[in-house]
Amino acid sequence: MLEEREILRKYLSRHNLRVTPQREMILNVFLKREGHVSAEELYDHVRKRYPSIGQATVYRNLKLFSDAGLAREVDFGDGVLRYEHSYNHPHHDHLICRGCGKTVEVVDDVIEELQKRVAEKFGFELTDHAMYLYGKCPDCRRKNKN
Amino acid sequence: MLEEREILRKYLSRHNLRVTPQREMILNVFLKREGHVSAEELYDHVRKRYPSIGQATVYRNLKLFSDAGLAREVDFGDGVLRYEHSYNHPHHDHLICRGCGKTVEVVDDVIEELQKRVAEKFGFELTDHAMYLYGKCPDCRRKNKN
DNA sequence: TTGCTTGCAAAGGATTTGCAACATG
DNA sequence: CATGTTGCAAATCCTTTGCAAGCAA
Repeated sequence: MLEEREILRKYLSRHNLRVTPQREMILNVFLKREGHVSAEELYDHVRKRYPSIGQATVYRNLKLFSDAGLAREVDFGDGVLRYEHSYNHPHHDHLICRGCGKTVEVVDDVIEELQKRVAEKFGFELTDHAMYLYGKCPDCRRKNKN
Repeated sequence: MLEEREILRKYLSRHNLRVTPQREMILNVFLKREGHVSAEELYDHVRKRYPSIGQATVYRNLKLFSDAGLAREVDFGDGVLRYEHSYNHPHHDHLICRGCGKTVEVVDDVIEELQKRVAEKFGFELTDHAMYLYGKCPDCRRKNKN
């Protein structure tokens, strides 16, 4: 977390941007959360300790964190953009339960490689991808049987 | 197209829903379009031949077509939901150019199989997935070189 | 001081919904 | 003639933006 704060500071100074208490507060709260947070959720948490903050500031800074490589946008397709930690948290995809919404992070190197190949087959240079696997988690499968 | 209309009729009667001229008109226009159409785009086209139609009707019926298995929702992540033909148009994923937006439909059976495996590894029963590969198409790669 | 940031409220864009009139089965 | 459907406008939801005041460098 010290490290992340340092990364933010460097990113800011490199881009002629300013270090503000709001930015540092939002980053701290973001880093304490696990998993996937929406701007709205984060706003609620930040507000508890910093009631005067505006939600636009949270939206703006989450975008900034993404640019700085500290956060990554995640889109489960439900109309809300979420953010996950990106620093020290390498690329992965998501397995999402259609029943309860639980998510699991997954990686499969073979799939990654094949994706690159598929793109190349059409002359595309792959830059990134979105892969979301939807299904029923063990708990929800069990419940459905009764 | 005759077949699709038949499918719609059967779906409607099976669900105690009504056949209306709007529904048939929207379906016809949808089927004439290729690729991926947003509700808004389809609305514009339907309106040309049927000026009194409301856009809510187009939104509502595209959802209905999805339920009936005639359309499939496609989400390129740009905030607009698009629809593609689903009947006689088997599952595939998309390769999208970050430069010009061009899309290519792709399928890779090995990837499909591995996705199922990954899900099973976590006890999930895979129901469906979203996979979008983003990159630079041949044309855009060429342009960037100059 | 310069000009990036903030908070507020308003605007935005896509989609949904309430409702009264209407049309289908 | 009961109930699904439509068109309209308003409402919703999430996110972005304009702006004046505030603050970092």
